Amino acid sequence: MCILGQSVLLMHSSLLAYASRYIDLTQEEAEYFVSLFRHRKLLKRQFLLQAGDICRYETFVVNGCLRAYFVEPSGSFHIVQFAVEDWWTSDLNSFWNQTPAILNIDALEPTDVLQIEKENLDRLYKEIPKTERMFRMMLTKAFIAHQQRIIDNLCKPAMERYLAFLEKYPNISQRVPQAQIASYLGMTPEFLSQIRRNLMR
Amino acid sequence: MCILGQSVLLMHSSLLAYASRYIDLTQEEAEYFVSLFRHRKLLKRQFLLQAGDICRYETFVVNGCLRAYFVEPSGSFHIVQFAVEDWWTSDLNSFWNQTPAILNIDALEPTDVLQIEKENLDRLYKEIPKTERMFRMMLTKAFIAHQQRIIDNLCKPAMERYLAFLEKYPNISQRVPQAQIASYLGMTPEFLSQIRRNLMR
DNA sequence: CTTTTTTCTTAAACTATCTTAAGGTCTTTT
DNA sequence: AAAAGACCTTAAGATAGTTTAAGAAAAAAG
Repeated sequence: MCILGQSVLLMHSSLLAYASRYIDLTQEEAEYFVSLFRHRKLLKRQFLLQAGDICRYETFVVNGCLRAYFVEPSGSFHIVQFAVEDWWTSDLNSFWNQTPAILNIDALEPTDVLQIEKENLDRLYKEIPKTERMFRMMLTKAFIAHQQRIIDNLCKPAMERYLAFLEKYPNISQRVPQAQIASYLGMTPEFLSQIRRNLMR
Repeated sequence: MCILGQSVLLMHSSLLAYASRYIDLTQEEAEYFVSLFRHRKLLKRQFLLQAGDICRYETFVVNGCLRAYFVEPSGSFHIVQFAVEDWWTSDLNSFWNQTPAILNIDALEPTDVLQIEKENLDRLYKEIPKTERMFRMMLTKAFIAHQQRIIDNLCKPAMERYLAFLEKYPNISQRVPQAQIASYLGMTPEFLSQIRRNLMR
């Protein structure tokens, strides 16, 4: 039925497996839930969102790896988030207010995602109120993680931030080039390289 | 009826005014809503939460000013959030999982707050589902603000972070000692002082 | 298998920020 | 009014992190 990559059915089941961590859905609810998402396949380096555009979707990553990053006027850029399997990503501000995005999101690997539009998300909240609970819970977790990151950036020196990253995202640190990790951690790739050398002794 | 400070009735009305930005409540719902909160008065320097304790409440600030901060083993500390009128604060991770808090929260000025326990908040979501929408929206906004702060910390030098802070929180910057602001911005008070001198020219 | 491109490392000079230590101002307490 | 405590400023020396530039290694493309 489907030779290259996963079938859409399999994608839906990973989204439902994810949802089941937070809420219980009946067969019927589950079908409605996934029906509101559309599947999209991204090649390496393909954009999911470009700064200036309006972010129309909340995106669930089925497999692969995305990065969300911010480009400064000077041209230098900073990675705000990596998103691998079972993560959500978007420019939440842009999605929420339907205003131009400040983040770019593109694929570091070939990636499958499921996307839901704002109108459909609002519809979903209305039809199946407990889904709103799920999103509130997800957001709570994301908020806590962001807060921890702020604390780490404030008080940990570069080496400790790197070690914390390795521990927290072992899955990501092996798939993503070091320069990207350096950008996420707020340091230059050269300095990260030095840190790694020092760690080897 | 109440000579010193505001009456509890007035406090409730500022909470309801806040809620009305997000959702419409009937008279009856509004009464139930505020009935789940308890009022608390804090003296300057009094603790609302100490690291190690479990954060039992989500806290709404009616007036005054709180700070949430993280203390490192070395003894140095970092301010994670200021909370003035109409802000919410807590150690969300501790509140959510009912695990020991890592944040301290205390008052920089005499402060009035309204607090809701986790069980009551869950009850509230159940009784008046649209309140869950309100908290989801609040959380979304807070998440966006945190993300912006991460971006700023990653890419802006100290002076620009200070200027951005002044612009974003004019209300806070005039009430709070500079050393506290320096801590929030992730720099030493001495360095902030230098920045301010340079700005005067 | 060779070439090209991307990624990683090294090192020296440079810059932003921190540390320490001292003195000054303002506010609160006695 | 004097003393004490909190807060702010200044400046010199120390450190963490950046910049630049070059070469090595690895991965992708032909």
